[in-house]
Amino acid sequence: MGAMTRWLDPDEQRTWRAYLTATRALMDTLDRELQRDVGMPHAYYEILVRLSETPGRQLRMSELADAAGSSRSRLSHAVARLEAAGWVRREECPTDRRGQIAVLTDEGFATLAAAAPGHVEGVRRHLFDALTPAQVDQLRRISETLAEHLTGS
Amino acid sequence: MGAMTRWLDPDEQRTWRAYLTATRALMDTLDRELQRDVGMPHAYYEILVRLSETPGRQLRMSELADAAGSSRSRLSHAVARLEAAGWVRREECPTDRRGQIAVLTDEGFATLAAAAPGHVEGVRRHLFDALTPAQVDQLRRISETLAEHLTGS
DNA sequence: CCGGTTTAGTTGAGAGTTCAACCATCGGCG
DNA sequence: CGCCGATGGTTGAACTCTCAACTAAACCGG
Repeated sequence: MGAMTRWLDPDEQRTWRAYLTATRALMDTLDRELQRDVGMPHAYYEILVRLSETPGRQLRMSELADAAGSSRSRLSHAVARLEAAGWVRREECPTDRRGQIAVLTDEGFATLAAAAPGHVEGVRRHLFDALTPAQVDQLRRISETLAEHLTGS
Repeated sequence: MGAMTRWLDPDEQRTWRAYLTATRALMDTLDRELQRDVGMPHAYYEILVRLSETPGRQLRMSELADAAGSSRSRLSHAVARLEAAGWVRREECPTDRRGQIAVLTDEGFATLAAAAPGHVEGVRRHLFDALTPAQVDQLRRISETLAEHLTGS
C-alpha cells in the first residue's frame, strides 16, 4: 500500500528553499515597514485596499473575505479592530438580515491614501527593482497558474 | 521635496496581486496540512528540518534562527514549545557560556521522518505539479535573486 | 584588569490567527 | 406552512508572532 514518495530532486529542493526564503523575507520586510509607518499589518492594509476599490467603498463580509484571501473568522476579528480604529464601519445588509456590510470610512480612506505611496515604494524597491521585465512577466504567469491551481481544487 | 511615487503599472499590479494570492494560498494550505497531520505549524517543521540536516543534529540558537529565517525571539518561543513536545532538547554550549544548543531528539527525528513524505507530497501537488520545468527554473532564479536582494541590503 | 559596548538568548505583554462551537437567518422541499 | 440543512457571521480559547526590555557573558580599548 502507499506509493513511494515522490521526493524533490536537487533542483526542486533548491527552488523550494529559495522560494521560502525570499517570500518570508519579502513579507516580513513589508509587514515591518507598514507596521512602523501606519501601525497596521499587511493583512489589514489589504482589507482597506479592497474596500477602497469597490463602488461605494463597501463589501459584504464574505465577499471581502474572499477578495482579501482571508478566513471569515480572521476577517471578523480584523474588522473589529479596524472599526475600533475608526477606519471601517459596519452596516446591516438590507437584503439579508444575516449579512453585514463593511464600509470604509473617510478617515480610513485618508489613512490608506497617506500610506499607499510608502508601501508601493517598498514593493517596488524590494520586489520589482530586483527583477528584469522578463522575470516580472514570468512571475506573473507562475503566480496566476498557481493561484488558479490552488483555489480551483 | 519627495520624488513622485513610482506607482505600479498595470502589469506590475497584476503580478503583485497574483503573487500575493498564490503565496498566501500555498502557505495556508501547507500550514493546514501540516497542522492536521503532525500538529505543528510550518515554521516549526522547518526548524526540525534544519536541525536534522546538520552533523550531530544540533545547532546554536542563533545559527538555527538564521537557517530557519526566524527572529531570535521567535526561535526561543518555538524551541520552548518543541522542547515541551519532546522533539528538541537544549544543551549548554561548552565554548560560550551565553550560548545554547538546540538538539533534535530521536523522537523529534522520528516525527520528522514520519511527516516528511506527506509534506513533500503536498509541496509537489500544490506547487511543482502546476508548473512546467521551465517555470520551475524561472521561479528558482527569481527567488534566488530576491533572497539575495533582500538579505544583502 | 577595569569599564563600556556588543552579542546570545530569554521573557512578558500585546496583537493577530486558527479552530471549533455557536446563533441566526435563509432556502428548499414535503 | 413547517422542518432541516446550508449559509453568514461572530465569539472565545489556545496558540504563534512581534516588539521592547532585560540578564548574562564575551569582547575590546586603555
